[in-house]
Amino acid sequence: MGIAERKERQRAELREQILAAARRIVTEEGFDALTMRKIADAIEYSAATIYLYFENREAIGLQLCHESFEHLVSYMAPAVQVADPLGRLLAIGRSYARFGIENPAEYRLLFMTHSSFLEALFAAEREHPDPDDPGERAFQFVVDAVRVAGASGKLATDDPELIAEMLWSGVHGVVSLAITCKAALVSSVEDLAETMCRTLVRGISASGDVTLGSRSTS
Amino acid sequence: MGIAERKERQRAELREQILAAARRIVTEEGFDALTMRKIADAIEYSAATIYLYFENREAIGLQLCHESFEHLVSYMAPAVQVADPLGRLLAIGRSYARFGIENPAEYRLLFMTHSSFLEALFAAEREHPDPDDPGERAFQFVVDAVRVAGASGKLATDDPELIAEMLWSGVHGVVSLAITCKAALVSSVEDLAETMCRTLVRGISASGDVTLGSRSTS
DNA sequence: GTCTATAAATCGATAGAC
DNA sequence: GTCTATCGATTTATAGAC
Repeated sequence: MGIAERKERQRAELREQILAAARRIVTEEGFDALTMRKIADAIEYSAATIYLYFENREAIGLQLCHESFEHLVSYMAPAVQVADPLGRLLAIGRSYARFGIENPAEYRLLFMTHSSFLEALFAAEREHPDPDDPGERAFQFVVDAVRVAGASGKLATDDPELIAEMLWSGVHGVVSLAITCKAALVSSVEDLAETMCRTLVRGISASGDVTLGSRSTS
Repeated sequence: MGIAERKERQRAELREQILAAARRIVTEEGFDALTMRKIADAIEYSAATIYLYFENREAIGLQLCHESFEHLVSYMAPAVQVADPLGRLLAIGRSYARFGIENPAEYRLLFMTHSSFLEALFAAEREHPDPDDPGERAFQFVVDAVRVAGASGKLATDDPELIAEMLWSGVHGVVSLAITCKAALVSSVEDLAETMCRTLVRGISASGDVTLGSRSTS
């Protein structure tokens, strides 16, 4: 069966080449600039060949989203090492912001693109719930951390989903505003993100005064 | 000179018709869907005629932005009637969110479109600073309210621009997330916006505990 | 001032030869 | 498995007739 295996391996390789080229284009020029022709030029195949590996342009975008969610999770995962519940929430917010700041093109693809992708991802998730799905893991990660904080009695209110989504919204606001209209901001994105994370955690904590770790605690 | 005046009037009227049609298309289908042909069909002129009134598609978009900033200011302006500094910040946040929720297409055009517009607006503002510019007024409005709160000694920290931009980012995050990926949110936009405004104001207030008006105080 | 007609450039996707 | 060739539909913007 050596021949069949080689063929399968070569097929997988070309598929990876297509994804790598697509990712580079999206990173450099944004998703709107991703065309089948550009991918074809990059991998030195004809555009028609790509359709033998992906159903269409959308399918390539979805695969890129999955990989970027993995990337995002890799940023946030270390935050579980922070024992203090509020400190962990702070660490999650900081790492999420850092992902967006350091990977603006990926961030834009995941959270700022016209509904289609996220909606497609959520629709797919509802059809076949998969706890291993990177996107699902990313969301659950934040909700779990809020639950832990709630159970420790350190939160002023008790609605994990609402608080998780508010925290997400706050950091998302900083990152997306910085991406969309950096020229409008006087403050640096880093200062803005840090201030946002600290203010939100302070705002949800049961005691008005919280001891927040140093900024480098990310 | 009656003839010249009638011509001028008719010219201004057609210009308004073009803008009205453009705004309707943007509102219903988004800015990406705005094409010269669609405008032409709507006003029952040929597409070529539009170029006699606007340099290009971008110029139409810029004019729509100016008008939408006016619209946004009209939402926020009543907040000055709230005497309490923190209450006023809360009212501004609520009214900003309400603008975004009630006018998603305008909001998307102003703050979620590919940098070009806001950057062009800010570039123009830097060239010819104009305190009457609607966009400038909207931003100054928030900064002023933060300054008032700071002067009253009710804020924990003292950096008006940073705090203003953080408040802006927070509410922007809620609105933009709701627009981009509503399917991802369990909570309602209204609850999310209200929680965000209250949490942020609580988080920046000098005393950890703040008396916040009822939700209907918008 | 307004039109028709069209240039010039894209794009996604497919049919069919090899 | 890959290619060439092309369809069919877009778009912005302009040239030139009326």
